[in-house]
Amino acid sequence: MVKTDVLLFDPDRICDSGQIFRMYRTEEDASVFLMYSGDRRLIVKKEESDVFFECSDEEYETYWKHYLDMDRDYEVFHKQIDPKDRFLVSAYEAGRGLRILNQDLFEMIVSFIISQQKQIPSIRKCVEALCERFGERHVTKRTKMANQYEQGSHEGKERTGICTNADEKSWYGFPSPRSIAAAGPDGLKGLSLGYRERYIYETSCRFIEVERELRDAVEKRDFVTTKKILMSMTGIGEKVADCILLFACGDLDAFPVDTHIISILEREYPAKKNCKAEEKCIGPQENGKKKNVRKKEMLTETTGVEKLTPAQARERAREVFGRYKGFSGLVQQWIFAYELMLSYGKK
DNA sequence: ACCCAGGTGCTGC
DNA sequence: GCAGCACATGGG
Repeated sequence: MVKTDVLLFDPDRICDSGQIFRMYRTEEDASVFLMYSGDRRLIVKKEESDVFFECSDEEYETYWKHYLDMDRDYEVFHKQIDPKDRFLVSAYEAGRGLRILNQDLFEMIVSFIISQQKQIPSIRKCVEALCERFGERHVTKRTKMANQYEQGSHEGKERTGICTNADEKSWYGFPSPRSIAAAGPDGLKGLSLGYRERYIYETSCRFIEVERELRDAVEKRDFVTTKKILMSMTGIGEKVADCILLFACGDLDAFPVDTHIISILEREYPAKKNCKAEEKCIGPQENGKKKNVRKKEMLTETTGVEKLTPAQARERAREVFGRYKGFSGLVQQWIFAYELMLSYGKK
């Protein structure tokens, strides 16, 4: 049993942040969480301003401490936030206690391949189904905390954030690349993965081949090479690669740009007319690009709403958040999670 | 019926 | 380089 402060680690913020798809609130007690990584499982309990992790000191030191990113000082980051940026300040305040987890590499690769064109509850279901089919079954001996929260009937499982194939006594681990590869190209049918089936199968096979090379690059913190290898895998483009870099490789400067980030940029950080960046864009460009800029401006003038392509959004993100060097990925998570919270609140 | 979801691959300029 | 389209599946 290990204890920490909720200001430093808030399970609620992390559970709803969209970086982890296998973290669940228990049905009996909203302050007890189950989080899974690879074949491991951790029980987390929130009590007022304290948070408890149920594991041995040794397991904490050798695995969960780094996984939970507990050796990083998060206080230094918030002091650097531009106080004039009201959206970011609000996002940080709402996300206090959010941490960037150091998750399992292969689990992140597969999970974020699944994530494309899916909503988070649907991603969770797919990941669960995958674990249930290919993952190793684990049963633990009863622990004090497990006993306390164990009498989980399996009703109401459709509620988001509740696990359907695990309880406090047993769970499925995340599949190994070999188990997926061994099942063949058709082994993933019936899991609602759609066109991602092929991506996951091919990438599992390829992961086995390049694992050594990939882990070496991560180990050396050579994120350019890491990203190159990741993007050579089927189904991994720039956005998914950035998620893997951020959530599994320790690259705190990776800044995934997805639909939510794009709409935040369009709404909260619109380009001012005649600002320097825009002039730079129009001035020395060639004809082809000039056309694009004009097109965008037309849209802005007629609809009043600026639309950004992913490439333009990445550019804008650099302009706005490039100043947060060393932790721009954390900034991304603050605004991403805040945006999720806002849009959920509306529904 | 239509639109969108933590996008990517492929084609054609 | 960048636009346009197809790709499954589920939910508003």
